Amino acid sequence: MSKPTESELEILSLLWEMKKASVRQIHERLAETKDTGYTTTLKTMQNMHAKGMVSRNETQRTHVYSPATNQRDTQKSLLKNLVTTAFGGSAQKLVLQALGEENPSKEELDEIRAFLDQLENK
Amino acid sequence: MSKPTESELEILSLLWEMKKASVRQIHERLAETKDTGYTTTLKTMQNMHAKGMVSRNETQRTHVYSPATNQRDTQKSLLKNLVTTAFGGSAQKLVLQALGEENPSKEELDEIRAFLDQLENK
DNA sequence: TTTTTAATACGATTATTTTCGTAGAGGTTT
DNA sequence: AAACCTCTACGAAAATAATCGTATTAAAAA
Repeated sequence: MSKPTESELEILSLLWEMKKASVRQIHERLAETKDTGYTTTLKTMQNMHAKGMVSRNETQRTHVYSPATNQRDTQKSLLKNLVTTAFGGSAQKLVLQALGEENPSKEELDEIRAFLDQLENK
Repeated sequence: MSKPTESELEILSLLWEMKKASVRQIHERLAETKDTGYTTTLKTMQNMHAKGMVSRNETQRTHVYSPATNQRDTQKSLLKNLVTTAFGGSAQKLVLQALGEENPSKEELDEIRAFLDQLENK
Protein backbone atom coordinates (compact mmCIF):
# COMPACT_ATOMS: atom_id res chain seq x y z
CA MET A 1 0.00 0.00 0.00
CA SER A 2 1.33 3.40 -0.95
CA LYS A 3 2.33 5.81 1.73
CA PRO A 4 -0.40 8.31 2.51
CA THR A 5 0.41 11.97 2.00
CA GLU A 6 0.12 14.40 4.85
CA SER A 7 -3.43 15.42 3.97
CA GLU A 8 -4.46 11.85 3.39
CA LEU A 9 -3.11 10.82 6.73
CA GLU A 10 -5.14 13.47 8.51
CA ILE A 11 -8.27 12.09 6.94
CA LEU A 12 -7.32 8.48 7.45
CA SER A 13 -6.71 9.22 11.06
CA LEU A 14 -10.19 10.62 11.50
CA LEU A 15 -11.66 7.63 9.72
CA TRP A 16 -9.86 5.23 12.01
CA GLU A 17 -11.40 7.07 14.90
CA MET A 18 -14.89 7.42 13.47
CA LYS A 19 -14.99 4.06 11.68
CA LYS A 20 -17.11 5.58 8.94
CA ALA A 21 -17.98 9.07 7.83
CA SER A 22 -19.25 11.23 5.01
CA VAL A 23 -17.13 13.83 3.32
CA ARG A 24 -19.10 16.48 5.14
CA GLN A 25 -18.37 14.97 8.53
CA ILE A 26 -14.69 14.68 7.81
CA HIS A 27 -14.59 18.15 6.44
CA GLU A 28 -16.15 19.60 9.54
CA ARG A 29 -13.59 17.92 11.72
CA LEU A 30 -10.77 19.14 9.52
CA ALA A 31 -12.20 22.64 9.54
CA GLU A 32 -11.58 22.82 13.27
CA THR A 33 -7.88 23.06 12.71
CA LYS A 34 -7.47 23.76 9.06
CA ASP A 35 -8.81 26.33 6.67
CA THR A 36 -9.58 24.53 3.48
CA GLY A 37 -12.53 24.26 1.11
CA TYR A 38 -15.08 21.48 1.04
CA THR A 39 -14.23 20.39 -2.47
CA THR A 40 -10.63 20.03 -1.47
CA THR A 41 -11.59 17.51 1.16
CA LEU A 42 -13.89 15.81 -1.30
CA LYS A 43 -11.20 15.58 -3.93
CA THR A 44 -8.68 14.19 -1.51
CA MET A 45 -11.10 11.53 -0.38
CA GLN A 46 -11.89 10.65 -3.97
CA ASN A 47 -8.19 10.29 -4.61
CA MET A 48 -7.85 8.05 -1.61
CA HIS A 49 -10.68 5.95 -2.91
CA ALA A 50 -9.01 5.70 -6.31
CA LYS A 51 -5.87 4.50 -4.58
CA GLY A 52 -7.78 1.90 -2.61
CA MET A 53 -6.89 3.55 0.64
CA VAL A 54 -10.51 3.88 1.67
CA SER A 55 -13.66 2.14 0.63
CA ARG A 56 -17.06 3.74 0.27
CA ASN A 57 -20.67 2.91 0.25
CA GLU A 58 -22.40 4.59 -2.64
CA THR A 59 -25.92 3.34 -2.12
CA GLN A 60 -26.89 6.64 -0.60
CA ARG A 61 -26.42 9.88 -2.36
CA THR A 62 -24.13 10.91 0.43
CA HIS A 63 -21.33 8.41 0.15
CA VAL A 64 -20.02 6.87 3.32
CA TYR A 65 -16.31 6.26 3.57
CA SER A 66 -14.37 3.89 5.74
CA PRO A 67 -10.69 3.11 6.04
CA ALA A 68 -9.49 0.29 3.84
CA THR A 69 -6.05 0.19 5.34
CA ASN A 70 -5.33 -1.30 8.66
CA GLN A 71 -4.40 1.30 11.22
CA ARG A 72 -1.81 -0.95 12.80
CA ASP A 73 -0.02 -1.66 9.55
CA THR A 74 0.00 1.94 8.49
CA GLN A 75 1.34 3.09 11.82
CA LYS A 76 3.92 0.40 11.65
CA SER A 77 5.27 1.46 8.31
CA LEU A 78 5.22 5.15 9.16
CA LEU A 79 7.10 4.42 12.35
CA LYS A 80 9.60 2.30 10.59
CA ASN A 81 10.16 5.03 8.09
CA LEU A 82 10.67 7.62 10.80
CA VAL A 83 13.01 5.40 12.76
CA THR A 84 15.24 4.83 9.80
CA THR A 85 15.23 8.33 8.39
CA ALA A 86 15.31 10.40 11.55
CA PHE A 87 16.54 8.15 14.33
CA GLY A 88 19.39 6.35 12.66
CA GLY A 89 17.49 3.08 12.90
CA SER A 90 17.22 3.08 16.67
CA ALA A 91 13.70 2.49 17.92
CA GLN A 92 14.96 2.85 21.44
CA LYS A 93 16.05 6.42 20.84
CA LEU A 94 12.66 7.16 19.41
CA VAL A 95 10.93 5.67 22.40
CA LEU A 96 12.96 7.61 24.90
CA GLN A 97 12.42 10.80 23.01
CA ALA A 98 8.70 10.21 22.74
CA LEU A 99 8.35 9.48 26.42
CA GLY A 100 10.42 12.49 27.34
CA GLU A 101 8.17 14.79 25.43
CA GLU A 102 5.02 13.69 27.09
CA ASN A 103 3.89 13.71 30.66
CA PRO A 104 2.65 10.18 30.92
CA SER A 105 0.46 9.27 33.86
CA LYS A 106 1.47 6.64 36.37
CA GLU A 107 -1.02 4.28 34.79
CA GLU A 108 0.49 4.69 31.40
CA LEU A 109 3.96 4.20 32.73
CA ASP A 110 2.86 1.03 34.46
CA GLU A 111 1.31 -0.23 31.33
CA ILE A 112 4.53 0.33 29.46
CA ARG A 113 6.45 -1.46 32.23
CA ALA A 114 4.13 -4.40 31.96
CA PHE A 115 4.70 -4.47 28.27
CA LEU A 116 8.44 -4.40 28.74
CA ASP A 117 8.24 -7.36 31.10
CA GLN A 118 6.16 -9.24 28.63
CA LEU A 119 8.64 -8.54 25.88
CA GLU A 120 11.48 -9.80 28.01
CA ASN A 121 9.75 -13.05 28.79
CA LYS A 122 9.65 -14.11 25.21
CA MET B 1 12.46 25.86 11.41
CA SER B 2 10.61 24.45 8.46
CA LYS B 3 9.88 20.78 8.28
CA PRO B 4 12.39 18.91 6.14
CA THR B 5 11.04 17.07 3.14
CA GLU B 6 11.61 13.37 2.76
CA SER B 7 14.76 13.80 0.66
CA GLU B 8 16.08 16.49 2.92
CA LEU B 9 15.59 14.31 5.93
CA GLU B 10 17.60 11.50 4.39
CA ILE B 11 20.49 13.87 3.91
CA LEU B 12 20.11 15.52 7.28
CA SER B 13 20.18 12.14 8.88
CA LEU B 14 23.48 11.29 7.23
CA LEU B 15 24.90 14.64 8.27
CA TRP B 16 23.92 14.07 11.88
CA GLU B 17 25.77 10.82 11.72
CA MET B 18 28.83 12.08 9.85
CA LYS B 19 28.97 15.52 11.47
CA LYS B 20 30.29 17.00 8.24
CA ALA B 21 30.48 15.88 4.65
CA SER B 22 30.87 16.97 1.07
CA VAL B 23 28.14 16.57 -1.49
CA ARG B 24 30.11 13.71 -3.00
CA GLN B 25 30.29 11.84 0.28
CA ILE B 26 26.61 12.25 0.92
CA HIS B 27 25.79 11.26 -2.60
CA GLU B 28 27.77 8.07 -2.33
CA ARG B 29 25.94 7.08 0.81
CA LEU B 30 22.60 7.84 -0.80
CA ALA B 31 23.54 5.89 -3.87
CA GLU B 32 23.70 2.75 -1.77
CA THR B 33 19.95 2.72 -1.46
CA LYS B 34 18.71 5.19 -3.99
CA ASP B 35 19.22 5.69 -7.66
CA THR B 36 19.54 9.37 -8.23
CA GLY B 37 21.93 11.72 -10.00
CA TYR B 38 24.76 13.64 -8.41
CA THR B 39 23.35 17.03 -9.31
CA THR B 40 20.09 16.10 -7.67
CA THR B 41 21.87 15.58 -4.39
CA LEU B 42 23.81 18.79 -4.93
CA LYS B 43 20.69 20.77 -5.63
CA THR B 44 18.90 19.41 -2.61
CA MET B 45 21.80 20.33 -0.39
CA GLN B 46 21.93 23.78 -1.89
CA ASN B 47 18.24 24.15 -1.16
CA MET B 48 18.81 23.05 2.39
CA HIS B 49 21.53 25.62 2.72
CA ALA B 50 19.24 28.31 1.36
CA LYS B 51 16.69 27.35 3.98
CA GLY B 52 19.26 27.52 6.73
CA MET B 53 18.89 23.84 7.44
CA VAL B 54 22.58 23.16 6.97
CA SER B 55 25.65 25.34 7.07
CA ARG B 56 28.64 24.97 4.85
CA ASN B 57 32.28 25.85 4.69
CA GLU B 58 33.14 27.33 1.32
CA THR B 59 36.81 27.97 1.82
CA GLN B 60 37.69 24.91 -0.19
CA ARG B 61 36.46 24.36 -3.66
CA THR B 62 34.67 21.31 -2.40
CA HIS B 63 32.22 22.71 0.10
CA VAL B 64 31.79 20.97 3.40
CA TYR B 65 28.31 20.77 4.84
CA SER B 66 27.18 20.28 8.40
CA PRO B 67 23.76 20.16 10.00
CA ALA B 68 22.49 23.50 11.25
CA THR B 69 19.45 22.07 12.91
CA ASN B 70 19.58 20.29 16.16
CA GLN B 71 18.88 16.61 15.77
CA ARG B 72 16.93 16.48 19.00
CA ASP B 73 14.62 19.32 18.07
CA THR B 74 13.98 17.97 14.62
CA GLN B 75 13.22 14.51 15.95
CA LYS B 76 10.96 16.05 18.50
CA SER B 77 8.86 17.90 16.00
CA LEU B 78 8.67 14.98 13.60
CA LEU B 79 7.59 12.72 16.39
CA LYS B 80 5.01 15.16 17.60
CA ASN B 81 3.66 15.40 14.11
CA LEU B 82 3.44 11.64 13.75
CA VAL B 83 1.81 11.20 17.12
CA THR B 84 -0.91 13.67 16.32
CA THR B 85 -1.57 12.64 12.76
CA ALA B 86 -1.21 8.88 12.97
CA PHE B 87 -1.60 7.93 16.61
CA GLY B 88 -4.52 10.09 17.63
CA GLY B 89 -2.28 12.09 19.94
CA SER B 90 -1.26 9.16 22.09
CA ALA B 91 2.48 8.91 22.55
CA GLN B 92 1.94 5.81 24.60
CA LYS B 93 0.39 3.98 21.68
CA LEU B 94 3.31 4.96 19.54
CA VAL B 95 5.78 3.74 22.12
CA LEU B 96 4.10 0.39 22.52
CA GLN B 97 3.91 -0.06 18.80
CA ALA B 98 7.55 0.89 18.33
CA LEU B 99 8.71 -1.47 21.01
CA GLY B 100 6.58 -4.25 19.64
CA GLU B 101 8.14 -3.98 16.25
CA GLU B 102 11.67 -4.27 17.47
CA ASN B 103 13.48 -6.94 19.37
CA PRO B 104 15.06 -4.83 22.03
CA SER B 105 17.90 -6.28 24.05
CA LYS B 106 17.70 -6.70 27.81
CA GLU B 107 20.05 -3.75 28.18
CA GLU B 108 17.83 -1.52 26.13
CA LEU B 109 14.78 -2.59 28.05
CA ASP B 110 16.53 -1.85 31.30
CA GLU B 111 17.50 1.53 30.07
CA ILE B 112 13.92 2.30 29.20
CA ARG B 113 12.83 1.09 32.63
CA ALA B 114 15.32 3.35 34.28
CA PHE B 115 14.02 6.19 32.24
CA LEU B 116 10.45 5.42 33.25
CA ASP B 117 11.45 5.45 36.92
CA GLN B 118 13.15 8.74 36.46
CA LEU B 119 10.08 10.19 34.79
CA GLU B 120 7.88 9.06 37.60
CA ASN B 121 10.06 10.67 40.25
CA LYS B 122 9.52 14.11 38.89
C1' DT C 1 -44.07 22.39 -9.10
C1' DT C 2 -40.56 25.64 -8.38
C1' DT C 3 -36.80 26.92 -5.67
C1' DT C 4 -33.20 26.09 -2.75
C1' DT C 5 -29.85 23.29 -0.64
C1' DA C 6 -26.32 19.83 -0.57
C1' DA C 7 -23.99 16.36 -2.73
C1' DT C 8 -20.63 14.26 -6.50
C1' DA C 9 -17.67 14.60 -10.60
C1' DC C 10 -14.30 16.66 -13.24
C1' DG C 11 -10.84 19.42 -14.80
C1' DA C 12 -7.74 23.11 -14.19
C1' DT C 13 -4.68 25.72 -11.51
C1' DT C 14 -1.27 26.42 -8.14
C1' DA C 15 2.28 25.03 -5.02
C1' DT C 16 5.78 22.03 -3.72
C1' DT C 17 9.25 18.62 -4.39
C1' DT C 18 12.36 16.06 -7.07
C1' DT C 19 15.11 15.55 -10.90
C1' DC C 20 18.47 16.64 -14.20
C1' DG C 21 20.89 19.13 -18.22
C1' DT C 22 24.16 22.51 -19.24
C1' DA C 23 27.54 25.99 -18.46
C1' DG C 24 31.57 27.51 -16.42
C1' DA C 25 35.39 27.54 -13.06
C1' DG C 26 39.28 25.27 -10.62
C1' DG C 27 42.54 21.60 -10.43
C1' DT C 28 45.24 17.63 -12.34
C1' DT C 29 47.38 14.92 -15.70
C1' DT C 30 49.64 14.37 -19.96
C1' DA D 1 49.39 24.37 -22.96
C1' DA D 2 45.70 21.01 -23.89
C1' DA D 3 42.76 17.61 -22.42
C1' DC D 4 40.44 15.89 -18.68
C1' DC D 5 38.08 15.44 -14.36
C1' DT D 6 35.33 17.27 -10.61
C1' DC D 7 33.28 20.76 -8.56
C1' DT D 8 29.39 24.61 -8.11
C1' DA D 9 25.66 27.42 -9.97
C1' DC D 10 21.55 27.97 -12.30
C1' DG D 11 17.43 27.27 -14.39
C1' DA D 12 14.06 24.47 -16.27
C1' DA D 13 11.41 20.32 -16.60
C1' DA D 14 8.87 16.51 -14.56
C1' DA D 15 6.44 14.53 -10.88
C1' DT D 16 3.57 14.91 -6.99
C1' DA D 17 0.35 17.14 -3.93
C1' DA D 18 -3.10 20.46 -2.68
C1' DT D 19 -6.58 23.66 -3.86
C1' DC D 20 -10.61 25.25 -5.85
C1' DG D 21 -14.21 26.67 -9.57
C1' DT D 22 -17.91 25.05 -12.20
C1' DA D 23 -21.34 21.88 -13.84
C1' DT D 24 -24.63 18.62 -12.79
C1' DT D 25 -27.65 15.88 -10.22
C1' DA D 26 -30.51 14.37 -6.22
C1' DA D 27 -33.13 15.55 -2.36
C1' DA D 28 -35.58 18.71 0.53
C1' DA D 29 -38.18 22.85 1.30
C1' DA D 30 -41.25 26.25 -0.08
